Amino acid sequence: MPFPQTEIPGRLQSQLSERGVRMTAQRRAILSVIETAKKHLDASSILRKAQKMDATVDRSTVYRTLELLKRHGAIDELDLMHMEGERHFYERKTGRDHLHMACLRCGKITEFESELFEDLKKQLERDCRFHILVARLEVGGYCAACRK
Amino acid sequence: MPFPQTEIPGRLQSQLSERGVRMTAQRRAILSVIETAKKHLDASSILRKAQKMDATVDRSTVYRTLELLKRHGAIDELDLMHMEGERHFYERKTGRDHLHMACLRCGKITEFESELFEDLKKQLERDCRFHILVARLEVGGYCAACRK
DNA sequence: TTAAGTGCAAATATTTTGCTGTCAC
DNA sequence: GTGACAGCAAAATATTTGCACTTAA
Repeated sequence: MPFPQTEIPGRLQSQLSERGVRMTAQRRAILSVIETAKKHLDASSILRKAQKMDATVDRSTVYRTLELLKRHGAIDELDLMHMEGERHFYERKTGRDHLHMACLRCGKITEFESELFEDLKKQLERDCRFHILVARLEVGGYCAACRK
Repeated sequence: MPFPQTEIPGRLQSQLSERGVRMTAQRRAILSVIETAKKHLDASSILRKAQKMDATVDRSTVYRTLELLKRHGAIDELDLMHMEGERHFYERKTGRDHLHMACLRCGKITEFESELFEDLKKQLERDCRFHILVARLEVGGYCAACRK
């Protein structure tokens, strides 16, 4: 394994700086929140956490920064089956795509990497001649603990 | 092949009636719009079309009916990669799941059925012991015509 | 220096809800 | 007859935008 699974702190920030993205105190706070997140966060949670590091961070800056990160392919946007409201959730894009399973009973989100998912994407690229930039697979149902 | 691919008009309505769902003029209009849709429709489009059949249909009735249909597993809700705004799109649930490819350049939505997709779902049921109720795979990128 | 980024406030978009009257069964 | 459903209006939620001020490079 050439790289550790754990994220090097500040990695996201330097990755963007190298891309010529201007760095501000507000962006640093937002990036740090996303990088150190233990679970999927929505815009409001990101705002709340970012404001603890820099009280001046505004909601619109969060949205504008999320947009920027999506454009640069640095984060993925999820819906998590719209289990509660219509908000979106965000996560740092890592090397390999994974799918999300959302338990409609207990609300638990489970991530899963699968070679079949990779094969399926390859099939689309090949058979449909579709150039994939983002792939989002979300599944809703009952997790192992909640099913009868 | 025991069933034709084309939908029998009113099928959705009788399917729900059999389930004991009360039928109203407004629901009939909404169901008919969904059943005869040529492309993916959002709540506002469904409202507009339904009102042409029954002018009394209200926006909230559309939302309440969509909720009902989702609960009964009669429709699927899609985001289509949020290409324009945050609205949701709806489609009649057919026998087999399919994935959606959204071209980020021309906006075209392509549907695709894949045995690999079915295999992947089976893998989740088996390896993760997750009971799947809905599976949504959406891909964003460039379609065959738009890629270089 | 200056183009890009920010906060603020207001606008927009989408969906949900409370209430009262109506209708399907 | 009665419980489920409807319209209406208002609220709730989520996101975007215009503008004048600020700041990174």
